[in-house]
Amino acid sequence: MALRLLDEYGLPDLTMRHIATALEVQASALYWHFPNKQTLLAAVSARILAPMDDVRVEEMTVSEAVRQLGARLRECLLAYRDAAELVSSSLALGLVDSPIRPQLMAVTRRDGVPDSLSRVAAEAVMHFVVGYTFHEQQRLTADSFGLLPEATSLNPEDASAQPAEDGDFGEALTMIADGLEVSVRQYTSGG
Amino acid sequence: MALRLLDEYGLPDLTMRHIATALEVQASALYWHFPNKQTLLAAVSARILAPMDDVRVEEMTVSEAVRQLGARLRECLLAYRDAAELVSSSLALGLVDSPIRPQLMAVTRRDGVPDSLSRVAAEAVMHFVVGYTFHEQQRLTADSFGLLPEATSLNPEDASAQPAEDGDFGEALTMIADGLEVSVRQYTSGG
DNA sequence: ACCTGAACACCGTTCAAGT
DNA sequence: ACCTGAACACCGTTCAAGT
Repeated sequence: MALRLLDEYGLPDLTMRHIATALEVQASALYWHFPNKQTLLAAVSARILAPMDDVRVEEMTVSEAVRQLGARLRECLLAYRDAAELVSSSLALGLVDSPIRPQLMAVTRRDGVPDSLSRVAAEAVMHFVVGYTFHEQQRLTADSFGLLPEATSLNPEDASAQPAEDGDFGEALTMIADGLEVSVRQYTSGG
Repeated sequence: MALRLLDEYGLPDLTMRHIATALEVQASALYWHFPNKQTLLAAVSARILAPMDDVRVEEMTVSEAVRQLGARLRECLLAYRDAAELVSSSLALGLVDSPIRPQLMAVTRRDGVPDSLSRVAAEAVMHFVVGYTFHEQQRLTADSFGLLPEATSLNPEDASAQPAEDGDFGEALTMIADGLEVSVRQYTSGG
């Protein structure tokens, strides 16, 4: 229900009272199921990130895995209104697991990269994708409300085109992916 | 004043009413100076990021510039409580300028990298640093309140050691910096 | 086990009115 | 030009009490 309300009305209107009303219940009833609002939001974040588990990375190179996981993460976040902001805060609060770490680490570990390095690489990619998409999504919803000058629009030609066009994102992700591949090889071979 | 209150009481308690009270004024008085709270917070963010202008990047390589700008950005964010979260949201809302773009672009432009690529690289670095520091700072303040299990602590040995130890951060930043250097060269020479 | 009802201690913002 | 006072329409959370 919270996920539905998030997508329909946005994060600022995702209040305990609205969720409760939509469930035809008092707001206080929610506190039997969740200790507080942040925990409830973390559960919503986990739902948003669920499709991450479908990515199969076994046969991929590090660079490929970074691109696939990064692109899928962005898709998950763009699938619901304000999802990037919500997930960003759940991640920062440590109430939700890293959405790409286990899969990326499976690949790097297979290639003999030390775990500490892999963890750091996974964090770098995650922070970039979430931050980028947060910013992107903010512009998208601001656009749809006509709140920004045209110059900052994302799709100047056709504002209602496919929403998940990757333009700069794909380029940046590829840069990072290739960069990590190179760095990881340096660290593992060179020491 | 808002910056002082932020550092002392944290972002959740940085309310219009508290700011006004500290200024010995009514909350409504603030609305003569700022159209809303987000704009006021953006002004605070700009103050937090002011030291970014002191970084001199003219003679640096791309990799050096990324490391210097990234490290300085993290220092700015760690200088005040909850600053990373505050700046993250101001950036996402587009109410504050990118803290590293102009300087990093000066370097890449000098090296003949196309602007579109440079912009994307600057965004990648910015999102990584802000996201990483946001997460880090959250753990720091959670630590100081004893709210997390010990396993997630940052400084297991000495919780009140130097607060700005870069451990993983420096490693990750170097990886990204080297990676970008390589990628940027590929793009410019290879096409 | 699960929920209600009412309260507590707050919010951001607006706006007529003052000086 | 700058601020007050009062109000509007909300918040998250707690807790005794109900079934």
